[in-house]
Amino acid sequence: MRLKFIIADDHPLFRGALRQALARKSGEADIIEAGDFDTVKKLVLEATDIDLLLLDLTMPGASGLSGLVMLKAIHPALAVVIVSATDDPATVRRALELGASGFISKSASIEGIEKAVSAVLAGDIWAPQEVDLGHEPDPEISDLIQRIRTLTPQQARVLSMLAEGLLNKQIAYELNVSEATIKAHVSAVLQKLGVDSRTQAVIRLAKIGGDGVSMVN
Amino acid sequence: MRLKFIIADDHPLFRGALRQALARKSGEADIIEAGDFDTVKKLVLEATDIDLLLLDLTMPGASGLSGLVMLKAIHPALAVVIVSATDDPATVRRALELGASGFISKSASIEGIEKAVSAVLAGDIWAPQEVDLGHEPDPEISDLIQRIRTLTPQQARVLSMLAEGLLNKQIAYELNVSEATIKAHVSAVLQKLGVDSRTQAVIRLAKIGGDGVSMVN
DNA sequence: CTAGTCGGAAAGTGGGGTTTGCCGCAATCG
DNA sequence: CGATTGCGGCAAACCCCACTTTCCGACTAG
Repeated sequence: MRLKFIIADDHPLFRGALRQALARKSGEADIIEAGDFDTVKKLVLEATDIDLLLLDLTMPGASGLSGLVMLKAIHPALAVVIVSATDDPATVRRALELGASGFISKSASIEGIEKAVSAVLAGDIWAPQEVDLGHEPDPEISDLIQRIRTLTPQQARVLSMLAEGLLNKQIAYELNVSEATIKAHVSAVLQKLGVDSRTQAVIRLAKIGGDGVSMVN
Repeated sequence: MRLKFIIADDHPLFRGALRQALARKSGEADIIEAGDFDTVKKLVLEATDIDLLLLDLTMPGASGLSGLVMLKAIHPALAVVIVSATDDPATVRRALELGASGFISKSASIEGIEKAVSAVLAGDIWAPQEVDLGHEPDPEISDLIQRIRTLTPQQARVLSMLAEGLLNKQIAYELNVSEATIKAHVSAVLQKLGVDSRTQAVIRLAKIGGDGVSMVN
């Protein structure tokens, strides 16, 4: 079966470069490109048979690492390789904790990218040389991540829309369910995150963005 | 009259260094130190006769540049000099747009700090050499900043508490007014920011943090 | 004096959030 | 295999909170 990739980056030129690297490595493959985060989210929501997602950290429409969190919550098995201009150890480390399967610096060579991709496709985790597994990161954030991990896919979707400031009614429309259902989901999400209101949920979520990009929209 | 300074930085050693620099420059002066953002906020709320606030950008309790926004909204005339480890032009530029009176890199020399402080006390704006006035920053953020500028001090206080996820009831208690009053203030804030709900207000506010620090709590 | 601005407040409407109960479905377990 | 468990969806009732609107008094500027 043909492999199926998504390349998510707002820079068309760079998308092209990644596409070439993937094509050279994998021969024929379905490669879908996305230039903003909303598109990525839609693709992940609809297609479940994606082999690999290359995700830029700084994209319009939103989302530093918290975008990764949402995607992994919605689709836990999805293999995601983060592509980022910055590759400071702390960011790399957090990305891996958040469930990324790999991390590629934008300054990496074609060969480096190929290596990373094949490693991840083989089920391994790939990261640049020195991953600082030493100092533990912010426990508050780790806690939040763990909590988000306990969300069901549907709940994760609801959370992501919550973080865009949507009303329950609007979320219900987007997901084609009743508002009552959304209320129930929101209630469950708030409980799992350990907060009292949607506003507080949004605030806590915004903390993850923490690498130079605010999370929402 | 004695000058009155606030030094806000979470690193005690560095506070000491700043204190020495100030003392050397200004002779006798009241110098208050604060190690977290909540303390700073309280000080600014209570004392109106502060000549200068030295504000670190990365402090516990919160707040990248959006902390600056809140403080300036609450107390528009307050002179604030940002102290930051990073001094990339974009951050400096945005800080000045946000109403900072100066910007000091943490790697600055004592003399550099003294120069900055006296310039600001004289009513000037002080910034490191090359402030990139060229490329315009994110118009969305500029718009938001302008909107926040239109808030009255009380409304700004309400907004800052909103951003902490407080209930109207809690805000009312903190400010010693009735909940009904807070409701009216929130309503005014939402209108001025051009959003429909407190949640959306929080989301938009979180965008300002954008330099590596998430804004709230 | 008048107009504008701000803080405070009451009353009313609607949305948010909880709880409980129900159903269907799929995976898992005994 | 049937029973159990967990998720998704729906609903209704309930309470509380959020938000709007309107009004008032105080202060300030022109």
